[in-house]
Amino acid sequence: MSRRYDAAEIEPRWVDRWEAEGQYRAVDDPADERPRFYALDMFPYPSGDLHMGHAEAFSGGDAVARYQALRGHNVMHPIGWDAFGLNAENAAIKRGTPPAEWTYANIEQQAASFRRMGMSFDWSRRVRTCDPEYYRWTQWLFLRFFEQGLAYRKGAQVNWCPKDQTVLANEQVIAGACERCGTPVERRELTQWFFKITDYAQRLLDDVELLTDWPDRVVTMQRNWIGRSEGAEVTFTIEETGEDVTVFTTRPDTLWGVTFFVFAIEHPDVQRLAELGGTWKDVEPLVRKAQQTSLVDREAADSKEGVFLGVHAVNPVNGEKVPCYAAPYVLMGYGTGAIMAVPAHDERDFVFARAHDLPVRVVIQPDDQPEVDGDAMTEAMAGDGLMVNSGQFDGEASPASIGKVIEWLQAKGRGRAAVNFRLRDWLISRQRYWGAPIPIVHCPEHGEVAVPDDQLPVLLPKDVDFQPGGESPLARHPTWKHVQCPTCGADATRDTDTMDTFVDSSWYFFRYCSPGYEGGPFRREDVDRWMPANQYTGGVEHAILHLLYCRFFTKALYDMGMIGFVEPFPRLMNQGQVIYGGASMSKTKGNIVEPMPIVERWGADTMRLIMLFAGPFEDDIDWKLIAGDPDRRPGVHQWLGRVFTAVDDAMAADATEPESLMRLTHKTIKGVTDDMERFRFNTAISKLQVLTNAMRASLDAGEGARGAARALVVMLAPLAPFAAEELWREVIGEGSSVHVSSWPVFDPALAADDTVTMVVQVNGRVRDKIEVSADISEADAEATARGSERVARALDGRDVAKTIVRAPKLVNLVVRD
RNA sequence: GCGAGAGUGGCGGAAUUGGCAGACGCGCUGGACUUAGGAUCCAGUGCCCGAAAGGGCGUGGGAGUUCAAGUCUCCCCUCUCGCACCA
Repeated sequence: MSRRYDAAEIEPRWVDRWEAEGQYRAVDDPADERPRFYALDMFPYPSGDLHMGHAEAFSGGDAVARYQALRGHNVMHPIGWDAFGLNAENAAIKRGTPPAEWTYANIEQQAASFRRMGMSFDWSRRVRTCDPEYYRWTQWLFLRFFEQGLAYRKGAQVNWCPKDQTVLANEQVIAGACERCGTPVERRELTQWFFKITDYAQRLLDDVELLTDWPDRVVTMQRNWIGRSEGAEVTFTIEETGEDVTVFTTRPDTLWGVTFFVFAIEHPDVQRLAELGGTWKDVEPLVRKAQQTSLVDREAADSKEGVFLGVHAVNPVNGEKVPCYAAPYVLMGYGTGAIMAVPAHDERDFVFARAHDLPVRVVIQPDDQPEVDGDAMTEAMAGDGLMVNSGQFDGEASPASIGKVIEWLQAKGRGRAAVNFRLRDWLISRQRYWGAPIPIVHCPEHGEVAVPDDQLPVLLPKDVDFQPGGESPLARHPTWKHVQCPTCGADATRDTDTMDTFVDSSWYFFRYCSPGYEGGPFRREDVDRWMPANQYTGGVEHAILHLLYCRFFTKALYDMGMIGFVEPFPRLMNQGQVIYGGASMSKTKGNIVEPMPIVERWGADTMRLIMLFAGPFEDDIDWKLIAGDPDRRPGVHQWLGRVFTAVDDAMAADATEPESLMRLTHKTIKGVTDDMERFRFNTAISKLQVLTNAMRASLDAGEGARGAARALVVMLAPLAPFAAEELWREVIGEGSSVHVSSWPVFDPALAADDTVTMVVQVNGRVRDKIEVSADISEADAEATARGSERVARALDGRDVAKTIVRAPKLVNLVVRD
C-alpha cells in the first residue's frame, strides 16, 4: 500500500522532464502581468566541482526563487560563472593545459551538478565571464569609464617577486615571500590602471541608507572600509626651506601640543629633506628596508622605529619649531603621508615620543582627572576635556572647540576643514593572462588610445606561454601586442595588462537581464524592468570588495544614463559557511565533504534539507556536528519517507478530515509563509514535520488528511522540489507541475487557536495548565484558575494578595508571605 | 586595541510583544515486528530527590527591575567574525 521513497529513481526523471517543459524560463513578455521577482545568487567560480558552500547557498537561493514563483511572481533565477582569474591560470601552469580548457571543463561539471540538484535556473540567460561575447562588454564598459575619467593610469607600489618577475596580489605573499618560489618579495613602483572609486566615496557611504535589508555587519564593514573621517588640513612650514607641508588631522584642537612632525618613509620629500638635514646616511637604510619589505609585512612595522631628518617644521598656531622624523608608523597611503605628532593625546605618537625622548605637552585637561604632567604620563589621553596651554583657546571645551579652531586657522590661511576617506582607488591591472585584456593601445604619438568599440573584443591569444618568469604572458607574446594606433596608424603596442576579475563580476547581473544582446552590455529597458534585484544571496566573504564594486558600477552607470537606479541589491542575504570541526574545510586538512556524493547516495532533496534544516541560513554549519555517521540514513531522508507514506495514505483514505487537522494545516501555512519570507528554512521544515506527524496520527485513527496532504506537498516544493513534484503529479494526480501551482492560502479564523492552554501560576510558578476557550473572559479565566485543585493545594489556604490575569494565556495568583 | 555578533539538554537548534524553557530533528535507552534493511513502528529521554504522586534546580557568571526574565538594565567571563598604526 505505502509507496517507498526512492530518490535515485525519482529525481533524474524529473530533471529531464522539467528541462523539456521549460518551466523555469523567466517570462519577458510585457503583457505578463505578474509582478517580477529577480532572485539573484552570487555566481560561482569554477575551481572544480561544486562544494558544500555552493550546496548551502544555492539550496537557499533556489528555495527563495521557487517560493516566489509559487507566490505568483514572474521569477528570473539566472546562473553563470565568474570564470576568469588566477586559479585557472595556476591550475594551467601546474597541469600544462590552457586555462580555458580547465575552466570550461569545470563549468560543465558544475552545470551538470546543478542540473542533478534540480536548481530552477533559467539556463537561457547563462553567462561565462571568459567568453569573448561577455568580456567584449567588460572591455566596452572599461572604455566608458575611461571616457569619463573614471579609469586612469598612475604609478603604484606593488608586490614584486624578483625571481618570477611578476606582480603578486597581497594574498600571494606568504610571510613576506612569494607563495610559488619562496623568494622574498620586494616592493616596486609600477604604472597601473585604476578605477576612480574614491569619487564615489561619499555616495557609497550615504546610499547605505537605501540598503534596507542588508545584514548590519555587512553595512558596518562597508562603512569602515570607506572610512570617512572629518577633521582639518593644516599647513606647516619647513623652517630650513620655507616650503609648506600639509597634514590631515581629526584633532586640530590639539595643535598646541605638537612636539614633533613625522613623514612616511615613502614620502617623496624624505630623501631631499634628509640630504639637506645631513642625515641621509641614517635615513637611507630605513628607506631601503621599507622597499624590500612586502606591502603585507609593511603593515606590521615597528611603531618605535624612525629617524630624525635634521630639519624642522614650524607650527602655524604658535610659530614653534619641532623636529621632523621619517617613520614607518606613518602611512603614505592615508591623509597626506605626513602628520603633526601630539604625544600627549595620541597613543601612537606617545609611544614614539617615549622611544625617542621627545617632549610630551598636555593641551587637553580631562574634566575628571587631576592635572597631569607630560613627563609623568604613562599613556596618551584621547578623551574630552578643557583646552590648556593653547593661547587664546584656553578654557574651551574639547572636542566642541574643533570648529572654532578650524575657523581661526582658515582666517589665518593656514588650514581648512577637510574630510578624509580610507577608501583608495581600485587597482584593476593584473600582469596576468587569464582575464579581460585592457582595450587600450599605447601610441608614441597619442599616448593612451582607446580601442574603437567596433574592434572589440580584444581577444586573448591562444598560443601563449603562461609559465611563470619574465614578463606577463601577454607582454611576452611575439606578435599579439604589436598593432597600429587607431588614431594615426603608426606602430603602437597594446596594453598587456588584464583586468581584475572583480571587474567581470561587477556587472554580470545586468547581463542576465539582456541575454545574448549584441548592441551593448544590456538594454536599459530590460535592466530597469528587472532591477534592482529583489534578493541577492551569497557568501559573506564578499561583504566588502565585490559588493562595493557592484555598487560603484551601478552608480557610475546611472551617472552615464545607462540605468535608472543607484543601488543594485537593496536586499542581501548571507548564508553561513560550511565548516568541519570548527575549521574551514581544506585539502591539506583532509576534511573536505562534497555535496555530490550525498546527492548520489541520498538524493538532492535530502542534501538540500540537510543544509536548510541544520540551523538558521545565515549561521555556519559545522558538518562534524550535524552529520554523524555518513553511512547512516539522514533524519530528513526518513522524514521524506514518512511524507510519502502519509500523502499516499491520505489520498487512499476516504474518511473526512478532522477539524483539528484542518486547523493545524492553516496554522502551518501561516507559520511557514512567515518563515519563508524571513529565510527561516529550519523552522519552516520543523513546522512541516509537525504537520506530517499530525497527518499520520489522523490517518492511524481512521480519519482523513487530504487537505493537509495537498498543502504539505506545495509547501515542500521550494525545499525538496523532486519529492514534492513526484507526490503532486504521481500520487495526488495533478496534471501540471507543483512548481507552477500556487502557494496555499490560510483562513485566519482557522489558523487561530479556538482553545488555548492556560497556565496557572502561584507566585510565578506554574502549578497547573488548563485547556480553555480562546475567547474566555478575564473573570472566567480567574474563576477557572481558582477552581483548580492543584492550585488550591499550592495555595495551601493562604490568601491571594494580587491576581494577574492575561486571558486566555495566563493567570498568576500572588501570595504575599 | 577598535567595531559587530553570540553563549540554551549528549548534539544541531526552537521560544515576534517579558508570560508553559528545550518545538522539530539527531543521538541514546527500552520494547514490538521482520522480507535482517539505508529497515520500520511504539514508548521514554534537561538535571537532582522520589516506587509514584509530587517537589527542588535550570538558558556563561554576578547583581538589579518585575506578579513574572533566555528575553529588559548594569557589571564580569568566554567564544566567533571583521578591521587593525586610518593621524
